[in-house]
Amino acid sequence: MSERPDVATFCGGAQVRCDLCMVRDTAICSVLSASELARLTRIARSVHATPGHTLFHEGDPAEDVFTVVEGVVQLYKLLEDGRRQIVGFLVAGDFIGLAFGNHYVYSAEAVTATRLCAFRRAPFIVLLGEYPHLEQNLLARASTELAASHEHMLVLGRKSAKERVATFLLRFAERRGVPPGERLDLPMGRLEIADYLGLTIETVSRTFTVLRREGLIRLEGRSSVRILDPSRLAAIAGL
Amino acid sequence: MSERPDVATFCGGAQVRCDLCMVRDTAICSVLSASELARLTRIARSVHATPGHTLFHEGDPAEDVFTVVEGVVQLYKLLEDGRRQIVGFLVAGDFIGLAFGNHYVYSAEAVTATRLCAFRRAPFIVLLGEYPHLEQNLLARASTELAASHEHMLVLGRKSAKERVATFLLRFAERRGVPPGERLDLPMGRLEIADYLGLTIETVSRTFTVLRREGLIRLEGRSSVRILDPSRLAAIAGL
DNA sequence: AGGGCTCTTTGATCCAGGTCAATGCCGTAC
DNA sequence: GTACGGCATTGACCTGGATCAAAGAGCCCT
Repeated sequence: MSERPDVATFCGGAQVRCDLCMVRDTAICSVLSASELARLTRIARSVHATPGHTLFHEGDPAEDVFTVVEGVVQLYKLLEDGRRQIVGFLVAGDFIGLAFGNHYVYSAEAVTATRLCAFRRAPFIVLLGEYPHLEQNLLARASTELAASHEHMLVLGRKSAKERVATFLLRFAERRGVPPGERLDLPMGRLEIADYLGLTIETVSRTFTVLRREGLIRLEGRSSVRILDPSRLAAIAGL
Repeated sequence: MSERPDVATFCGGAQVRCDLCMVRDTAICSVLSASELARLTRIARSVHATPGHTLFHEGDPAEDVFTVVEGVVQLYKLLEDGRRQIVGFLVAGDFIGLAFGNHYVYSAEAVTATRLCAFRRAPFIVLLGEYPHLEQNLLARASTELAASHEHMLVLGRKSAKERVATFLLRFAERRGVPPGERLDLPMGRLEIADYLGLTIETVSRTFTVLRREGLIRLEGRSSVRILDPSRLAAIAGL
């Protein structure tokens, strides 16, 4: 199954430059002092990945945890026959490593060109024991993610295609901080949206068309949308 | 919407007797010393709930967090029109309160006669700050739950009815510690199973019948099953 | 032990979304 | 520009599970 992939490009070793980092104030590092950060830096390395490249596979020993610095990453699970469920899209500032123990419980793949901070998991856990505020931050993140997972279960278990797509657009816009009416970039393709929403690519496409015809959204190129009527869209989404 | 329900019976106040407690070694209390436990006890009270009684509603201010001491509790989310997604069944030793902040993000209802330990949330959080090992335990629980949520997303997004029911039976047996071939009690009704699996009651019932006809399970009364062929069932489940 | 109520099973039909199959269009490379 | 390749859209048809509608158990209560 898993021929070890072109597992991304590793960029330098220790030299992670945090002072200039875009996510210094949003990622887990935001709760660390300069000296604490220095220790974290010692177990960190910078990783680059190009679109489509796999960071790790479900089932592999979990050697690293990550912070997404730039770009979008998708986490997914596969069934034997290739059916795929994307369990989440991660953006800058997000942490990868809340759900797993010694083995990855999902695979991770770069959607766009991506920069990450990789931390060796074993020493990271040691650090966690020494910095309760870091642990606290992770717990808060886990809590938020858990709530998001529950919401997504409602989407997958009980919502119609139209409701799903509407929910996705609103939530993704929110997450990217794009206000209604502004151009929202969808870095993932229709197939990824489909595999996130438990639909097929055709149904996603048809549903976009329906929402467009109803004047709820405008499609701009194939990877941008503008939400024209957020409140009506929210009503459809069931939010 | 939410007329405050017959919110369970409150049994005594402070007098929580931990020394005899069935979950002293499995619940969050398992990581606390006797003196630490004494402090926890001071913000705890024992709560009883009979089948169908609501512990709290989604959206309500989250005043308490809980440990399930005995019985089964279901957590669920509703859409306006009544569609329901059950996001989890909790059993003895489980903690309720990982996913929410100041407001409950789901409703909780007793499936069977249930005993819980309720902790006032505000002082519980203070305690959390003082006991990093307690926080660590919560993080571990959150991690496990998050992984379980992801697995359930795969079920809801990508599995067929037969695969869903097979997965449910195996996972629930596992969780209750019932070995294959032993009688497995299903305390929830078909409707609850349906709302957990994103199906209808009829489809769940039909699927049970199919699995029975194929010799994979035996139904004993309406709320017990015996898994006759766990490996074939696992193959169907996609596990 | 019988009566009644609720939950479950089974049957018949329907439809949202999947599948299969072209066609169309955007974005890139030359 | 324009030609090409991959993604997205659209169309026609199919099907798994939903919906609607009876029967058939368990199980509690008297």
